[in-house]
Amino acid sequence: MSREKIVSEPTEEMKRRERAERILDAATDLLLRHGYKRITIDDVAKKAKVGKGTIYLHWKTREALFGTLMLREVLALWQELLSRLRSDPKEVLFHRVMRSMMLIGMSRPLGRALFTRDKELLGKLAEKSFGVGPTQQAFKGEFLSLARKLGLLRSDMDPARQNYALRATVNGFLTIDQSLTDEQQLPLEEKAEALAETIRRTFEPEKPLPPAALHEAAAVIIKLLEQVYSFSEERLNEQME
Amino acid sequence: MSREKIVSEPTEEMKRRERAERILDAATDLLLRHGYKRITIDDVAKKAKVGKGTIYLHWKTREALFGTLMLREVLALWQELLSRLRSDPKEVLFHRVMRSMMLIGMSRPLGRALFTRDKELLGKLAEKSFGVGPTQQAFKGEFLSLARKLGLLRSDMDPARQNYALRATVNGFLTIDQSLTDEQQLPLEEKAEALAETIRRTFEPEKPLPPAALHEAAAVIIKLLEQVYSFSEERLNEQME
DNA sequence: GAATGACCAAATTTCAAATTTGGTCATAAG
DNA sequence: CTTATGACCAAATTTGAAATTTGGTCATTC
Repeated sequence: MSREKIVSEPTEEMKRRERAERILDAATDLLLRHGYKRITIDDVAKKAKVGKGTIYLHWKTREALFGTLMLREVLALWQELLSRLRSDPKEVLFHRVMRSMMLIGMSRPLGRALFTRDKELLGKLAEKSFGVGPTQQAFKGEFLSLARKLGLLRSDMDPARQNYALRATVNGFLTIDQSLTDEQQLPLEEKAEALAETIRRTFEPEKPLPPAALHEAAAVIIKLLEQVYSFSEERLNEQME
Repeated sequence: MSREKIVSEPTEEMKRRERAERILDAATDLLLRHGYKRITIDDVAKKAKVGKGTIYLHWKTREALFGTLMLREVLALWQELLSRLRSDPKEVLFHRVMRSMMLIGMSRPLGRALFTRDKELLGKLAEKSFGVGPTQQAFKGEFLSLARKLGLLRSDMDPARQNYALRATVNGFLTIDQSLTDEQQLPLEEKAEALAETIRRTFEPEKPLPPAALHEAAAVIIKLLEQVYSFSEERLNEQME
């Protein structure tokens, strides 16, 4: 077998993966257009130009297909966040991370649906969690305690309360839009800045982090996020066989 | 007509008002038990021990009855808040007001339904606003700018952003519960403290208000709230004829 | 004159028939 | 042989017409 052949001809495995992506793309498009409830497997098959049975060669159930689709979106969010973190260590400051997360998620249709728990679009998918599953909870706890040790979060606040207040605050900024009139709306960038300001004032230490500590924190957090990313990526690959 | 008689025998007007209250009590009880959708006017009439037609001597429609019921609850919240403000000028500090509001509202079944926008219980009532109507918006704007002048809110923040962030934050603390597992929940007092801390750090001036300014602020705010209260009370009285 | 409940049009619920859909597998394609 | 397909089926969902319930009225009663 010549080298040219290997390069020019995709392997079976690659073709299979490509087809799975095509099916996911079709499903995503239909999801954003019509909402979870209205989509049928036949619609997806037709749009992806495969037979209906082919979809079941990749996923056991309809739910599994949409689960993979959501996980893929979550992975894309993590990746974009990581990219921003790598480009500038200052981005590891807690208020910057939250600002980035809001900007990234809310500027992607599927991300926005996830963040706002859009029941119209996601149906019962809105309830489920598409992070790294049971690991997610443990990870969040670990992440907060780590952030305190690194000086990214203030340590003079009860951890349980800090965790609660943090979730409540972020939840508030992500879901407030629906109860605002049009003239009360702000551009996304403004909203993200408002969230960042709230997070910084409430949850970060009063004194700015010294540059050395900042770089250290960035390195540690990036490493941690990379682990989470790899772990999630493996799960995605499993789900797409 | 002797003075005794006037004291001992309720006037027609008083009896009428009492009956309206009885109907509202019955409706409230049924609302909390079964939710808006399931309640019929017949249920309310039966529970209040009046004929169905009698209810329509007080309200034009079913919706008007429930509107009055909600307005009555809102008034009770304002009254309790005012009582706390009068008892201690320190309660006028912004984080204290928000803390009181959360404690008051969330410890009353109907208040909690309102605050959490409980669609199960309130049905389409959840969408509507039961403040003082069109005045409400104007009042909120006036209130924020007044709070800044009085030193209750920091002035080094864009008003539109401050308003947005404030609404988002409060919204977050009022609606987060449903997306928390049982072990992530905190006692109500803890939640209110967490909200207070977030509000204080983000929205209040760094330096504590001098006592003189505090007393001045309390006086002004109490006066304003009393006006809002009277205005709402008049509307309530109109609605109950 | 005030209160009521029988009454009615309109809205909601029921429920069985008709249709659609998720998932399978015998068959076709390669 | 392996891989892909769409006809097929049980189960779920939708439809729609009949039956029931409900918001609101008003002639009658007290």
